[in-house]
Amino acid sequence: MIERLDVHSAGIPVLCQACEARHRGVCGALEPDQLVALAKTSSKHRVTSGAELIGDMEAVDGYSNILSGVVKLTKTLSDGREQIVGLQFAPDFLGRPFREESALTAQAATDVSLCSFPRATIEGMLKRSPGLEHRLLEQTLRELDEARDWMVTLGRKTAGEKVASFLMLIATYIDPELDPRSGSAVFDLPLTRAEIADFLGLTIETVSRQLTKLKADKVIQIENNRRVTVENIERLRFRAGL
Amino acid sequence: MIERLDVHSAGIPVLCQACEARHRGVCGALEPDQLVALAKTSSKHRVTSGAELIGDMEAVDGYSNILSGVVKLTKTLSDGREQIVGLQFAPDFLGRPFREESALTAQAATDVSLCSFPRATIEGMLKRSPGLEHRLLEQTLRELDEARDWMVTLGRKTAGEKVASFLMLIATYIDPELDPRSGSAVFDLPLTRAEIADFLGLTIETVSRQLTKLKADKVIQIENNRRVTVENIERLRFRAGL
DNA sequence: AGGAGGCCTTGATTTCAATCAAACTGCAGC
DNA sequence: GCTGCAGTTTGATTGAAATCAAGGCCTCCT
Repeated sequence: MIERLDVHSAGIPVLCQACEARHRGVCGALEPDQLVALAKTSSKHRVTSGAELIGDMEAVDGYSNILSGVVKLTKTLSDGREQIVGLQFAPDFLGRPFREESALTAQAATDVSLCSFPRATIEGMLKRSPGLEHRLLEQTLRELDEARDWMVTLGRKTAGEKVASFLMLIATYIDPELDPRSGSAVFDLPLTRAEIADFLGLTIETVSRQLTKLKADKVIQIENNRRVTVENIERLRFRAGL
Repeated sequence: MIERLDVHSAGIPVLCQACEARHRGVCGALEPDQLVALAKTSSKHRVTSGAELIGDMEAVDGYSNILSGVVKLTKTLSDGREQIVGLQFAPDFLGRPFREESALTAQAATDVSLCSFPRATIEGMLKRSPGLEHRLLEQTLRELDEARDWMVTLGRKTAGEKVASFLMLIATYIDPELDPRSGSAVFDLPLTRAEIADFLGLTIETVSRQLTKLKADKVIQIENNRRVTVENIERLRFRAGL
């Protein structure tokens, strides 16, 4: 594809030109001059799987856009029990505005690339640019909807339904066009069994057994522990408790 | 109490003068002239416990502020399993902006009084008044934090910890000043055992047994099935899994 | 006050997932 | 190619909460 200098890219920082966050992410709400100001203080970087992005160590300061990869948000009870309370994908915005200490930890579940901004820059722009706040509200409402769906899964579904629901979630994230009532899907699991267990409120062993059962029932195939093939997504949807 | 006409109430609709939503709720973001415009199309009403506010029946159209009482947000699986995914109290804003069908049902858990607005009025004001959208973002972020805390409870706590956590939630709602590390509390449960069960992902019987155990262990007292007395909140907090 | 019905509690039994315990697989490094 | 380890699977057993089943207690209504 050839880069064109037309009205859409005029005055837009090079850093942002090919950035997905400018289209579907929060940066799409900014005017070119704001984008220039933001780009001055922002920096792209990559972190490897397992890195802690928000939490006690504060590896990444301020806020970020996720450019690629998967970030897991976890909460830990004092005795070590852990629950994943959210998964974020590109081009989600990462960080909790208007609050000092985040009560959760954000960790890279896969290798992740980020575009990070200082706290003050974003907070200043939020005050001046209502469009930015609107995008943030849209993302937050979406996350709330997702969290509530997850509460149903955690509170009321069986282990088998939970695992099937998780696979549905990943499948529809990988291919948002996917019709959950027909068709097929192939994807790599972005989480280990232990992480899936922490996401679903189960143990590793139970996750493994339920995956084995889905395999035995020919609902899915698994290669190399990671690559999942769903022949008929409707059957998987059924196993997820509709 | 005597109504005074001072600088704070000048030009403010009578309907809104004593309204809590004007202080802590979303209406606090509006200028007097906007309040007047909003008051023209808004209406106060009371609904009794059990009434459906949002859902298939759409008893209340558009958006509302909760003036008093408790509203429960529930999701139902196709086979009837139910999960409460949120509780809302005064002066919360009720309704999901920017989306046609709400994937959930809102029901009055107690008798509730509301101030309702037509959909178009609020959506118009959201476009024109960034302050309003900011308040809504603040509420949504708070709800998201609460939902994530709840996910930990649903996914990783035992039945006993869940019930204790629920009591802590109600106690700290009733008295926001309450220090969760000391002191005592008395309150009426706003939910039946069946509703508590749907909130915690448990059965009625398990909720009852855990309450009985907390009583037997002298952590709480219960009168008339509804009134709960917590002598030492720290002991309850401990039972909630910290 | 009496009765009816909806909530709530308590007890007995079953079941699903957790726990305990090995063994297996695939991959990274030597 | 071997080695070692982290991650995964599989099997046996236990245990916490669900289910099944009565029975008791408020509250409201007449």
